[in-house]
Amino acid sequence: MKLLDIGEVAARTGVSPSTLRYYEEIGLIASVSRHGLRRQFSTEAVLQLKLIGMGKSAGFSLDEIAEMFGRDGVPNLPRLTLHQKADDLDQQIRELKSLRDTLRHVADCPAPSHLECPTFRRLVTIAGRRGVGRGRQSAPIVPRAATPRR
Amino acid sequence: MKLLDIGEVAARTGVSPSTLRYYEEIGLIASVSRHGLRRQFSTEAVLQLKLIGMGKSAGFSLDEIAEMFGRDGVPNLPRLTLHQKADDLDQQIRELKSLRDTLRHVADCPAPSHLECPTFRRLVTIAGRRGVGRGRQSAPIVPRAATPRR
DNA sequence: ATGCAACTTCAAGCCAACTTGAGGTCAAGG
DNA sequence: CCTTGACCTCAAGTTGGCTTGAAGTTGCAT
Repeated sequence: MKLLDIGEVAARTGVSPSTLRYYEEIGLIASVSRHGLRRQFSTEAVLQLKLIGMGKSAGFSLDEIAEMFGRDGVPNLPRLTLHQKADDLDQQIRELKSLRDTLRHVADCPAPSHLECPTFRRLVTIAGRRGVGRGRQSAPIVPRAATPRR
Repeated sequence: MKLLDIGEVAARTGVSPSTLRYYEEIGLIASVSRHGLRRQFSTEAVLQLKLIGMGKSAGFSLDEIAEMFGRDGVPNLPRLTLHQKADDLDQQIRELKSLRDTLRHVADCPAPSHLECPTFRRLVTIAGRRGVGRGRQSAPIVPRAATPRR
Protein backbone atom coordinates (compact mmCIF):
# COMPACT_ATOMS: atom_id res chain seq x y z
CA MET A 1 0.00 0.00 0.00
CA LYS A 2 1.26 3.37 -0.94
CA LEU A 3 2.51 5.57 1.84
CA LEU A 4 2.54 9.32 1.96
CA ASP A 5 4.64 11.54 4.07
CA ILE A 6 3.17 14.48 5.81
CA GLY A 7 3.97 17.02 3.13
CA GLU A 8 2.31 14.89 0.52
CA VAL A 9 -0.85 14.58 2.61
CA ALA A 10 -0.78 18.32 3.18
CA ALA A 11 -0.47 18.93 -0.53
CA ARG A 12 -3.36 16.63 -1.33
CA THR A 13 -5.71 17.90 1.32
CA GLY A 14 -4.78 21.50 1.93
CA VAL A 15 -4.33 20.71 5.62
CA SER A 16 -1.02 22.01 6.92
CA PRO A 17 1.61 19.66 8.35
CA SER A 18 1.38 21.26 11.76
CA THR A 19 -2.35 20.69 11.75
CA LEU A 20 -1.85 17.10 10.72
CA ARG A 21 0.53 16.56 13.60
CA TYR A 22 -1.98 18.18 15.87
CA TYR A 23 -4.75 15.93 14.59
CA GLU A 24 -2.62 12.93 15.21
CA GLU A 25 -1.79 14.14 18.68
CA ILE A 26 -5.45 14.41 19.60
CA GLY A 27 -6.17 11.06 18.02
CA LEU A 28 -8.25 12.30 15.14
CA ILE A 29 -6.11 10.63 12.53
CA ALA A 30 -3.31 8.13 12.73
CA SER A 31 -0.11 7.62 10.83
CA VAL A 32 0.57 4.02 9.97
CA SER A 33 4.32 3.95 10.52
CA ARG A 34 7.53 5.90 10.48
CA HIS A 35 10.24 6.19 7.90
CA GLY A 36 13.06 7.17 10.16
CA LEU A 37 11.47 9.95 12.13
CA ARG A 38 8.94 10.73 9.48
CA ARG A 39 5.32 9.83 9.77
CA GLN A 40 3.89 7.77 6.98
CA PHE A 41 0.22 8.09 6.19
CA SER A 42 -1.89 5.77 4.15
CA THR A 43 -3.90 7.18 1.28
CA GLU A 44 -7.00 6.54 3.40
CA ALA A 45 -5.96 9.50 5.45
CA VAL A 46 -6.80 11.73 2.53
CA LEU A 47 -10.34 10.44 2.53
CA GLN A 48 -10.56 10.75 6.29
CA LEU A 49 -9.42 14.33 6.08
CA LYS A 50 -12.05 15.10 3.54
CA LEU A 51 -14.59 13.76 5.99
CA ILE A 52 -13.09 15.82 8.76
CA GLY A 53 -13.28 18.89 6.59
CA MET A 54 -16.94 18.26 5.95
CA GLY A 55 -17.56 17.79 9.64
CA LYS A 56 -15.83 21.03 10.50
CA SER A 57 -17.71 22.82 7.82
CA ALA A 58 -20.89 21.54 9.42
CA GLY A 59 -19.81 23.01 12.69
CA PHE A 60 -18.83 19.91 14.57
CA SER A 61 -15.98 20.10 17.01
CA LEU A 62 -12.98 17.89 16.46
CA ASP A 63 -14.10 15.79 19.39
CA GLU A 64 -17.49 15.24 17.86
CA ILE A 65 -15.91 14.35 14.56
CA ALA A 66 -13.65 11.86 16.28
CA GLU A 67 -16.71 10.32 17.86
CA MET A 68 -18.54 10.15 14.59
CA PHE A 69 -15.83 8.57 12.54
CA GLY A 70 -13.66 6.98 15.14
CA ARG A 71 -9.97 7.63 15.52
CA ASP A 72 -9.58 4.66 13.22
CA GLY A 73 -12.24 5.78 10.78
CA VAL A 74 -14.87 3.46 12.13
CA PRO A 75 -17.87 5.17 13.63
CA ASN A 76 -18.82 4.06 17.10
CA LEU A 77 -22.04 5.94 17.56
CA PRO A 78 -25.44 4.29 17.75
CA ARG A 79 -27.67 4.60 14.74
CA LEU A 80 -30.10 6.82 16.49
CA THR A 81 -27.45 9.36 17.33
CA LEU A 82 -26.17 9.40 13.79
CA HIS A 83 -29.65 9.96 12.46
CA GLN A 84 -30.07 12.77 14.92
CA LYS A 85 -26.92 14.42 13.69
CA ALA A 86 -28.25 14.04 10.18
CA ASP A 87 -31.45 15.74 11.24
CA ASP A 88 -29.45 18.57 12.73
CA LEU A 89 -27.70 18.91 9.43
CA ASP A 90 -31.00 19.13 7.62
CA GLN A 91 -32.04 21.97 9.83
CA GLN A 92 -28.72 23.67 9.27
CA ILE A 93 -29.06 23.25 5.54
CA ARG A 94 -32.40 25.02 5.73
CA GLU A 95 -30.77 27.89 7.57
CA LEU A 96 -27.98 28.12 5.08
CA LYS A 97 -30.38 28.22 2.18
CA SER A 98 -32.27 30.94 3.88
CA LEU A 99 -29.12 32.93 4.45
CA ARG A 100 -28.05 32.41 0.87
CA ASP A 101 -31.39 33.67 -0.39
CA THR A 102 -31.18 36.58 1.99
CA LEU A 103 -27.76 37.54 0.67
CA ARG A 104 -28.95 37.33 -2.90
CA HIS A 105 -31.95 39.40 -2.08
CA VAL A 106 -29.87 42.00 -0.31
CA ALA A 107 -27.57 42.16 -3.29
CA ASP A 108 -30.43 42.94 -5.62
CA CYS A 109 -33.12 44.70 -3.60
CA PRO A 110 -32.92 48.46 -3.87
CA ALA A 111 -34.84 49.15 -0.65
CA PRO A 112 -33.17 51.82 1.48
CA SER A 113 -33.18 49.78 4.65
CA HIS A 114 -33.54 46.05 4.39
CA LEU A 115 -35.04 45.74 7.80
CA GLU A 116 -38.06 47.47 6.33
CA CYS A 117 -38.31 45.30 3.26
CA PRO A 118 -41.00 42.64 3.68
CA THR A 119 -39.22 40.17 1.46
CA PHE A 120 -36.16 40.49 3.61
CA ARG A 121 -38.07 40.01 6.82
CA ARG A 122 -39.79 36.96 5.48
CA LEU A 123 -36.49 35.43 4.41
CA VAL A 124 -34.97 35.97 7.78
CA THR A 125 -37.88 34.68 9.77
CA ILE A 126 -38.70 31.50 7.91
CA ALA A 127 -35.59 29.71 8.98
CA GLY A 128 -36.62 30.22 12.56
CA ARG A 129 -39.92 28.42 12.12
CA ARG A 130 -38.38 25.52 13.91
CA GLY A 131 -36.04 25.28 16.79
CA VAL A 132 -36.73 28.59 18.42
CA GLY A 133 -35.81 27.67 21.92
CA ARG A 134 -33.98 24.56 20.91
CA GLY A 135 -30.82 22.91 21.88
CA ARG A 136 -28.14 23.17 19.29
CA GLN A 137 -28.03 25.67 16.58
CA SER A 138 -24.74 27.09 15.76
CA ALA A 139 -21.72 26.18 13.82
CA PRO A 140 -18.28 26.81 14.85
CA ILE A 141 -15.78 29.12 13.59
CA VAL A 142 -12.55 28.01 12.15
CA PRO A 143 -9.72 30.36 11.38
CA ARG A 144 -10.37 29.93 7.70
CA ALA A 145 -7.54 27.50 7.50
CA ALA A 146 -7.43 25.89 4.06
CA THR A 147 -6.27 29.16 2.59
CA PRO A 148 -2.63 29.19 3.62
CA ARG A 149 -2.72 32.96 3.40
CA ARG A 150 0.70 33.74 4.67
CA MET B 1 -41.52 51.90 19.22
CA LYS B 2 -41.30 49.18 21.76
CA LEU B 3 -38.06 48.86 23.61
CA LEU B 4 -36.59 45.75 25.13
CA ASP B 5 -34.05 45.49 27.84
CA ILE B 6 -31.21 43.09 27.56
CA GLY B 7 -32.84 40.24 29.42
CA GLU B 8 -35.87 40.41 27.18
CA VAL B 9 -33.71 40.27 24.07
CA ALA B 10 -31.83 37.36 25.57
CA ALA B 11 -35.08 35.56 26.28
CA ARG B 12 -36.35 36.09 22.76
CA THR B 13 -33.17 35.12 20.97
CA GLY B 14 -31.39 32.69 23.23
CA VAL B 15 -28.32 34.90 23.16
CA SER B 16 -27.03 35.58 26.64
CA PRO B 17 -26.83 39.10 28.04
CA SER B 18 -23.07 38.95 28.32
CA THR B 19 -22.88 37.99 24.67
CA LEU B 20 -25.20 40.82 23.75
CA ARG B 21 -22.97 43.27 25.58
CA TYR B 22 -20.01 41.78 23.82
CA TYR B 23 -21.72 42.13 20.44
CA GLU B 24 -22.45 45.72 21.18
CA GLU B 25 -18.89 46.30 22.26
CA ILE B 26 -17.54 45.02 18.96
CA GLY B 27 -20.13 46.99 17.06
CA LEU B 28 -22.13 44.08 15.77
CA ILE B 29 -25.39 45.33 17.20
CA ALA B 30 -26.42 48.60 18.78
CA SER B 31 -28.71 49.52 21.62
CA VAL B 32 -30.89 52.49 20.85
CA SER B 33 -30.81 54.18 24.24
CA ARG B 34 -30.52 53.75 27.96
CA HIS B 35 -33.09 53.57 30.66
CA GLY B 36 -30.97 54.66 33.55
CA LEU B 37 -27.94 52.50 33.09
CA ARG B 38 -29.81 49.86 31.21
CA ARG B 39 -29.47 49.34 27.52
CA GLN B 40 -32.65 49.46 25.53
CA PHE B 41 -32.87 47.50 22.32
CA SER B 42 -35.37 47.88 19.57
CA THR B 43 -37.29 44.84 18.41
CA GLU B 44 -35.24 44.99 15.22
CA ALA B 45 -32.37 43.66 17.24
CA VAL B 46 -34.17 40.36 17.51
CA LEU B 47 -34.27 40.09 13.74
CA GLN B 48 -30.66 41.15 13.47
CA LEU B 49 -29.65 38.51 15.94
CA LYS B 50 -31.46 35.89 13.95
CA LEU B 51 -29.41 36.97 10.97
CA ILE B 52 -26.25 36.86 13.03
CA GLY B 53 -27.12 33.37 14.16
CA MET B 54 -27.54 32.26 10.60
CA GLY B 55 -24.25 33.80 9.66
CA LYS B 56 -22.45 32.05 12.48
CA SER B 57 -24.09 28.81 11.57
CA ALA B 58 -22.73 29.30 8.07
CA GLY B 59 -19.29 29.68 9.50
CA PHE B 60 -18.77 33.38 9.06
CA SER B 61 -16.75 35.22 11.64
CA LEU B 62 -18.39 38.01 13.57
CA ASP B 63 -16.31 40.46 11.58
CA GLU B 64 -17.57 39.07 8.33
CA ILE B 65 -21.12 39.19 9.58
CA ALA B 66 -20.67 42.79 10.62
CA GLU B 67 -19.45 43.54 7.12
CA MET B 68 -22.35 41.76 5.54
CA PHE B 69 -25.10 43.37 7.52
CA GLY B 70 -23.50 46.50 8.79
CA ARG B 71 -23.34 47.52 12.42
CA ASP B 72 -26.60 49.30 11.71
CA GLY B 73 -28.17 46.41 9.85
CA VAL B 74 -27.51 47.90 6.45
CA PRO B 75 -25.18 45.89 4.27
CA ASN B 76 -22.29 47.79 2.80
CA LEU B 77 -20.82 45.18 0.55
CA PRO B 78 -20.87 45.37 -3.22
CA ARG B 79 -23.30 43.12 -5.02
CA LEU B 80 -20.60 41.00 -6.48
CA THR B 81 -19.18 40.16 -3.08
CA LEU B 82 -22.58 39.26 -1.72
CA HIS B 83 -23.23 36.98 -4.65
CA GLN B 84 -19.86 35.39 -4.07
CA LYS B 85 -20.73 34.70 -0.46
CA ALA B 86 -23.98 33.19 -1.67
CA ASP B 87 -22.02 30.96 -4.02
CA ASP B 88 -19.81 29.89 -1.15
CA LEU B 89 -22.92 29.00 0.75
CA ASP B 90 -24.15 26.89 -2.13
CA GLN B 91 -20.95 24.95 -2.08
CA GLN B 92 -21.20 24.54 1.64
CA ILE B 93 -24.75 23.33 1.34
CA ARG B 94 -23.56 20.68 -1.06
CA GLU B 95 -20.96 19.56 1.45
CA LEU B 96 -23.48 19.44 4.22
CA LYS B 97 -25.85 17.36 2.18
CA SER B 98 -23.07 15.01 1.40
CA LEU B 99 -22.15 14.73 5.05
CA ARG B 100 -25.76 14.19 6.00
CA ASP B 101 -26.08 11.39 3.46
CA THR B 102 -22.83 9.93 4.65
CA LEU B 103 -24.04 9.88 8.23
CA ARG B 104 -27.27 8.22 7.25
CA HIS B 105 -25.42 5.70 5.20
CA VAL B 106 -23.04 4.96 8.02
CA ALA B 107 -25.97 4.52 10.36
CA ASP B 108 -27.50 1.89 8.11
CA CYS B 109 -24.71 0.21 6.22
CA PRO B 110 -23.56 -3.00 7.85
CA ALA B 111 -20.11 -3.05 6.23
CA PRO B 112 -17.33 -3.83 8.69
CA SER B 113 -15.17 -0.86 7.73
CA HIS B 114 -16.79 2.01 5.95
CA LEU B 115 -13.61 3.04 4.29
CA GLU B 116 -13.99 -0.11 2.24
CA CYS B 117 -17.60 0.44 1.33
CA PRO B 118 -17.91 1.83 -2.19
CA THR B 119 -21.08 3.71 -1.40
CA PHE B 120 -19.32 5.41 1.46
CA ARG B 121 -16.34 6.36 -0.65
CA ARG B 122 -18.55 7.77 -3.34
CA LEU B 123 -20.46 9.86 -0.83
CA VAL B 124 -17.32 11.29 0.62
CA THR B 125 -15.65 12.06 -2.66
CA ILE B 126 -18.48 13.72 -4.55
CA ALA B 127 -18.48 16.81 -2.42
CA GLY B 128 -14.89 17.33 -3.40
CA ARG B 129 -15.67 17.42 -7.10
CA ARG B 130 -15.21 21.13 -6.91
CA GLY B 131 -12.72 23.20 -5.06
CA VAL B 132 -9.98 20.66 -4.61
CA GLY B 133 -7.08 23.01 -4.35
CA ARG B 134 -9.22 26.06 -3.91
CA GLY B 135 -9.27 29.05 -1.71
CA ARG B 136 -11.88 28.85 0.96
CA GLN B 137 -13.41 25.70 2.15
CA SER B 138 -14.07 25.49 5.74
CA ALA B 139 -16.39 26.89 8.26
CA PRO B 140 -15.38 28.11 11.60
CA ILE B 141 -15.88 26.72 14.94
CA VAL B 142 -17.93 28.33 17.57
CA PRO B 143 -17.98 27.15 21.16
CA ARG B 144 -21.47 25.80 20.75
CA ALA B 145 -22.85 28.84 22.38
CA ALA B 146 -26.58 29.07 21.82
CA THR B 147 -27.10 26.21 24.21
CA PRO B 148 -26.54 27.93 27.51
CA ARG B 149 -25.53 24.57 28.93
CA ARG B 150 -24.48 25.63 32.33
C1' DA C 1 -38.54 53.32 52.27
C1' DT C 2 -36.64 49.27 51.43
C1' DG C 3 -35.20 45.14 49.32
C1' DC C 4 -33.77 42.76 45.57
C1' DA C 5 -33.41 41.11 40.96
C1' DA C 6 -31.80 42.71 37.03
C1' DC C 7 -28.96 45.44 35.30
C1' DT C 8 -24.03 48.00 34.88
C1' DT C 9 -18.52 48.27 34.04
C1' DC C 10 -14.03 46.45 33.67
C1' DA C 11 -10.45 43.24 33.87
C1' DA C 12 -9.26 38.78 33.76
C1' DG C 13 -9.97 34.07 32.51
C1' DC C 14 -11.06 30.15 29.45
C1' DC C 15 -11.32 26.95 25.55
C1' DA C 16 -10.68 25.09 20.98
C1' DA C 17 -7.86 24.88 17.37
C1' DC C 18 -4.06 25.90 15.70
C1' DT C 19 0.68 28.28 14.71
C1' DT C 20 5.31 29.51 15.81
C1' DG C 21 9.99 28.98 17.26
C1' DA C 22 14.03 26.90 18.83
C1' DG C 23 16.84 23.35 18.35
C1' DG C 24 17.54 18.70 16.42
C1' DT C 25 17.43 14.45 12.98
C1' DC C 26 18.04 12.35 8.72
C1' DA C 27 17.94 10.51 3.81
C1' DA C 28 18.76 11.33 -0.70
C1' DG C 29 21.11 13.84 -4.45
C1' DG C 30 25.34 15.99 -6.17
C1' DC D 1 31.19 13.00 2.25
C1' DC D 2 28.39 16.88 2.61
C1' DT D 3 24.76 19.76 2.11
C1' DT D 4 19.99 20.71 1.99
C1' DG D 5 15.38 20.63 2.86
C1' DA D 6 11.85 18.20 4.68
C1' DC D 7 10.87 16.31 8.47
C1' DC D 8 10.94 15.88 13.91
C1' DT D 9 9.65 17.34 19.27
C1' DC D 10 8.13 20.24 22.78
C1' DA D 11 6.75 24.39 24.86
C1' DA D 12 4.80 28.55 24.35
C1' DG D 13 2.01 31.90 21.90
C1' DT D 14 -2.18 33.47 19.29
C1' DT D 15 -6.98 34.34 17.98
C1' DG D 16 -11.88 34.45 18.26
C1' DG D 17 -15.63 34.30 20.97
C1' DC D 18 -17.26 34.42 24.89
C1' DT D 19 -17.82 33.83 30.32
C1' DT D 20 -16.82 35.00 35.00
C1' DG D 21 -16.16 37.73 39.07
C1' DA D 22 -16.02 41.65 41.80
C1' DA D 23 -18.01 45.68 42.95
C1' DG D 24 -21.45 49.01 42.10
C1' DT D 25 -26.29 51.04 40.49
C1' DT D 26 -31.23 51.21 39.95
C1' DG D 27 -36.27 50.50 38.71
C1' DC D 28 -39.99 48.68 40.81
C1' DA D 29 -43.00 45.80 43.75
C1' DT D 30 -44.11 45.35 48.53
